[in-house]
Amino acid sequence: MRLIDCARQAGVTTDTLRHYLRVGLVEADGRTENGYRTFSERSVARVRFIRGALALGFTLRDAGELVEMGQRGELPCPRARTLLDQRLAEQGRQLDEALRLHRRMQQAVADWKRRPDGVPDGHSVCGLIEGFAQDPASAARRDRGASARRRGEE
Amino acid sequence: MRLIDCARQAGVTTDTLRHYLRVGLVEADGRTENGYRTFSERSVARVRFIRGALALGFTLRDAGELVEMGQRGELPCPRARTLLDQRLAEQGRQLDEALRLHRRMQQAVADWKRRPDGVPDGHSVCGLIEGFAQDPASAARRDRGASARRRGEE
DNA sequence: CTCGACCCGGGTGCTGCACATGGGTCAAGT
DNA sequence: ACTTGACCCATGTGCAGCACCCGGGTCGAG
Repeated sequence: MRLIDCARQAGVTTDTLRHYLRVGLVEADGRTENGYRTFSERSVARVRFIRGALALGFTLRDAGELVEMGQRGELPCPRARTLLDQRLAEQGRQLDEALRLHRRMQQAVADWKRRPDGVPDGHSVCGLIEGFAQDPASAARRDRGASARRRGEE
Repeated sequence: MRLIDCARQAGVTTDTLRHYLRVGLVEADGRTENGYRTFSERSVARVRFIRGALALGFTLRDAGELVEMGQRGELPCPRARTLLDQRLAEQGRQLDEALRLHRRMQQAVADWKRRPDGVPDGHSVCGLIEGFAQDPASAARRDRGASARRRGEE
């Protein structure tokens, strides 16, 4: 089996498989006379394992660690459990931050609809961005203003 | 004002400010005799603008583009509006993917609680990861099982 | 005999910094 | 006067996970 066959069977690009070879996550079985790498089903399974691990939020480094444990005859599953807990916690934090960013961006879009373009006065770069301050106080002011407008005041 | 003063007033680390200098997003006013850069309030405002832009989901490249527009005398605000729309759409896609990943990870954690560690049989690396297949069919099977368990069956 | 699809290794780019290296500068304390 | 410690400078490297490019060799089919 050539590199491209292994990649196709595992559902990755040749670049990806080559990348895994480069960082030592996958090894070819050997080489043909002309120096081409040969792969077996084991390599395909290895790549599939890596992809499965990535899809569960593990890093390539994690996948490598688990693979190495297996090669040393140790049982990787307990380690996988604790790693998954860690990665889930980290990912939760990132997700939270992404969610907050999303809300800020939506708020800005809504806010900017009611705002004119700033005038280039030399002091500011873009009045819209600079006007959308990030401190809690001004966010609260913006919120009060928005709810007042929602109630039909202003 | 020295580099560190500018950084502190803008609320960033010296490394961050130096990074902005490196990529040309910020320029110092000049140098003292000993070669130290000097900064003014304008630099502080520039850094604050960049931070504000990042906090709204713009990239450093975006911030640079808007700054350049301002320097050329153009009005950056319209461009900022369209850019924000783009970034919001992209971020929405990423957020969605992060959400799906989060659910997969939670599902795996729950799933693994009912599963024993795999036995190292030489064919698989980590039975838990490999057993948690990513194809829709097996995900559906897992879902049916889970909802059956939630209904008190099994 | 040529064409196109594939192989090889190695380098670069992306994002937004953080950290390290190695050497100069300066004010305050002893 | 001297040391100490906190800062300055420029430059390079690392991170995650590839994607893309380069220059050259290899192979099967037409």
